Amino acid sequence: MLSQKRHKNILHQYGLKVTSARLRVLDTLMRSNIALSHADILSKIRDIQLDKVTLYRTLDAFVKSGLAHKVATEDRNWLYALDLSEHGDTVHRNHTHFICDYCDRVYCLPVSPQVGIPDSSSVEGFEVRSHEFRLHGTCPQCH
Amino acid sequence: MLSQKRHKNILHQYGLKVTSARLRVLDTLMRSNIALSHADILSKIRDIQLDKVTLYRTLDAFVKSGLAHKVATEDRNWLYALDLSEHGDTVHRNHTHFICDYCDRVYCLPVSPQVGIPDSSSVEGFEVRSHEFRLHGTCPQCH
DNA sequence: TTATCATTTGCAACTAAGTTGCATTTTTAT
DNA sequence: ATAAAAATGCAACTTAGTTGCAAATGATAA
Ligand SMILES: [Zn+2]
Ligand SMILES: [Zn+2]
Ligand SMILES: [Zn+2]
Ligand SMILES: [Zn+2]
Repeated sequence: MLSQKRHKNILHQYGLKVTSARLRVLDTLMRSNIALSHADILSKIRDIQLDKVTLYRTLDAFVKSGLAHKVATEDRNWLYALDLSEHGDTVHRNHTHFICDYCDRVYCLPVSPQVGIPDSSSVEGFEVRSHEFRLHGTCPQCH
Repeated sequence: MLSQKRHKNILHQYGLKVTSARLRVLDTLMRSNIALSHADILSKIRDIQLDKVTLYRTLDAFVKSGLAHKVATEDRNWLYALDLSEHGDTVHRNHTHFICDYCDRVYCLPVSPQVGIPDSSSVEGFEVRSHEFRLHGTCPQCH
């Protein structure tokens, strides 16, 4: 957990108080290139004490503040990923999730590749305001 | 529940034994233009006895046989919809869900409108085999 | 039709993820 | 340093979903 400064900055930016639990959870999410479940995160944080309730509330706070978003999976789990790209920018609200059918890993892809975004007029009677694309297949790890 | 014959036929077609519970659940799903939760269905079936476990198992059987599919919602519910279009054809595996942000209703749209389907080559290192598009906005009922 | 066998159903007990309330600790502002 | 506000940990609780099993029902063929 190098660069505490950057982590603290991010929490401040999103109006969140800086606590060791939050720094650790943020760090865990930043180190991952896939979306993580509550259980995933809990199992990765063993060096400091972290109650399951605190983690639930931390993740809620991250989502509520806009720092992270959650994805409900096929098997009714919640996975969490930061709304930050690798370079600190915000991921676009409309993005694509790649779900590996072998390992169940979920990747956030920052753009919706080679896909036109449907607008209101495209679906009779439905007013479209945002979208999420879910691609299924085999991820790089499972090839 | 007119046309029992057609319902029975469908169950047979999918290799499912015909029981009153299954006929009733099938009928309920056929009458709905939105995907329904376990709780939705249970509350709609009051005239015959139907245990919650039986409904769970019935829905599992429908999904396993290919008669229905389930959608995990944002709030970690499962919604069920038939894989049949209004005219008895099978809905394409790749389809679009419209999720109303006001009433939470989920609609299955048979096609992916004005949207190009991404193929394997479009996402570096990921092999895409199927997709689900989720559109968010306001449904016709909530306008 | 009736007998047989496999499947489905209902019930009760159980499981475990997630929530709530509250006393204690930590953070931030003055 | 002090005080107010917010976050944390713990225990108790809730509740959706599952499991095992005995009884009921459906499919098949004599
Ligand atoms: Zn994989
Ligand atoms: Zn994402
Ligand atoms: Zn609506
Ligand atoms: Zn659907």
